[in-house]
This record gives sequence, C-alpha cells and structure tokens, in this order.
Amino acid sequence: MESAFAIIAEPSRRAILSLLASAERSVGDLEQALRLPQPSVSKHLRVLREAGLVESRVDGQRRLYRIRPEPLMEVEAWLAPFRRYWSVQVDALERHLDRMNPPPPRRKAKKR
Amino acid sequence: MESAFAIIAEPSRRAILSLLASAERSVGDLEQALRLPQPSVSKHLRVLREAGLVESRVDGQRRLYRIRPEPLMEVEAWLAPFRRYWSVQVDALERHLDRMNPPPPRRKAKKR
DNA sequence: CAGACATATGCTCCGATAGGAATATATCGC
DNA sequence: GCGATATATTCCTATCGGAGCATATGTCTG
Repeated sequence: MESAFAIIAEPSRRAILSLLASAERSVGDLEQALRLPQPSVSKHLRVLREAGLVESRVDGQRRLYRIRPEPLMEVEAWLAPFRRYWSVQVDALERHLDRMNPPPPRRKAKKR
Repeated sequence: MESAFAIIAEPSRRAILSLLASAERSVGDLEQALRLPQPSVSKHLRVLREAGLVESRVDGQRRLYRIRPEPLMEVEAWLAPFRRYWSVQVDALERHLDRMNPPPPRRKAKKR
C-alpha cells in the first residue's frame, strides 16, 4: 500500500481530505466544492480509498465518503521530531514581537 | 517553490530530514547512513535546499547541512483538523485496554 | 421496461522525476 | 603546481501519475 506521504502530495487529494475532515460528503458535493471534473474526483477517491484514508457507504444512488484518519498518524509521527524547532522559533518570534511592541495595557485586539 | 508535501513524498528525503533533525551532517555522513550513492544524496539535498527545507555551510572540503523547519509548518497546519479524530480514537483505545486489563498495582512493564 | 441521474473505469497523452554512470568543480595537504 | 578527497552537475532513460474524454456500471422514478 502506498505511503500516506505520497497520497497527500497531491493538492486535490489534500483538498478532498480537508473537506471530509468536517463532514461526510458525496462525490457530487466534492465535485462542486472543488470544481473538478467528476472522473477526476472519483479517481482521487479511489486512490484515497485504497490507501485507507477514506471509506464510503452507499446512500441511494450516491456514495457518501468519510475520513479514515489512521494512516495520517504516520505523518503525525514523522513530524514529531521537528516540533521542537518551530516551538523555539515561535518563542523567539514572540520575544521579538514583545520587544518591538512591549505588552501594554491588556485589551482586545482591534479588528482589521 | 514546490510544496513541502511534494518534497517529503520521497522516502530518501524524509530519511535525510530525519537525520538532520538531530544534528548537522555532511554529505558523506548522509551517504553512509543511508547507503545511497553520493550523486543521489546531492540531488536530494538540492531539492531540499531549493524548497527551503535545509541549508548548508562550508567546512573545509565538506558541506554541512542543517534543517530549516519552517516549510514543515505547512504540513503541521494542514494536519491539525485531523487530530481530533485520532485523539478520540486513542482515548477509545485506552478505555478499551483499561476494560480488558483494569489498571492494577502501578509497576513497571516487564521486558519482553 | 426506459430514461435520468450518480458514480466508476478505461484509455491515451504528456510532463515530471528518480536512478545510474560519467564527469565537472572545489578544497585540502604537500 | 599535483594528487586526493568531497561534493555538485549533466545526460540519458525508464517509469509513474494526472488530465481529459469517452464510456461503462449502478440505481432511482415512473
């Protein structure tokens, strides 16, 4: 089975997964949301299904797809050792910003 | 510039990044550790460098490569919405295991 | 059954890319 | 300078995967 890394290298597939992260969707829903030709959506779904990243259930003439997040844990795990890097960076960035703009009277941020 | 997702789709590149996560290394170090031909390592390093995932400094006749983790934050951010899925799963798994094997006298696990 | 709608599959073309082997560039010690 | 070591680049080839379009399969309504 293909690695989850290879699967999510494709932008349309990431978009599909992101949509399914919030809710189950039919092929037509995805087609509309992503403005992709239907065969293209179906093909990406097939790849995702075979990699275990989604599963489908039948609902009348449509098929509803939903996330199967397990394979993404491989990515999550691989990413772990790098977290310490950007956490210190975020800290450094925060310190930097604090120096530029010393934390003044607590109040809510203005809308932009 | 290529998306970080496309870059880390390649297993050798992931291996390089993982090695660099713990320490700076020369091309020769990587070549040995990964058992890859040297031109192959250099090519992958070029791709990584152009994507901003590593940077190098000169040290005599060698070049030492180190991580630049910023582009990986794109992956981290994309992954965020899926965390809730496997966190509830981990919870469910824990509850399941607790039921199978009720948390008894605290002690260290045996070696296998 | 027909005809409409939803989804899946087959096929061809094309571009991107990894691998391998040879070679080029750079820097060291002498 | 020379030879040795470390790294980068070039060229070639084979492969893979996505785009696009046509078509097949499946399921509903009447």
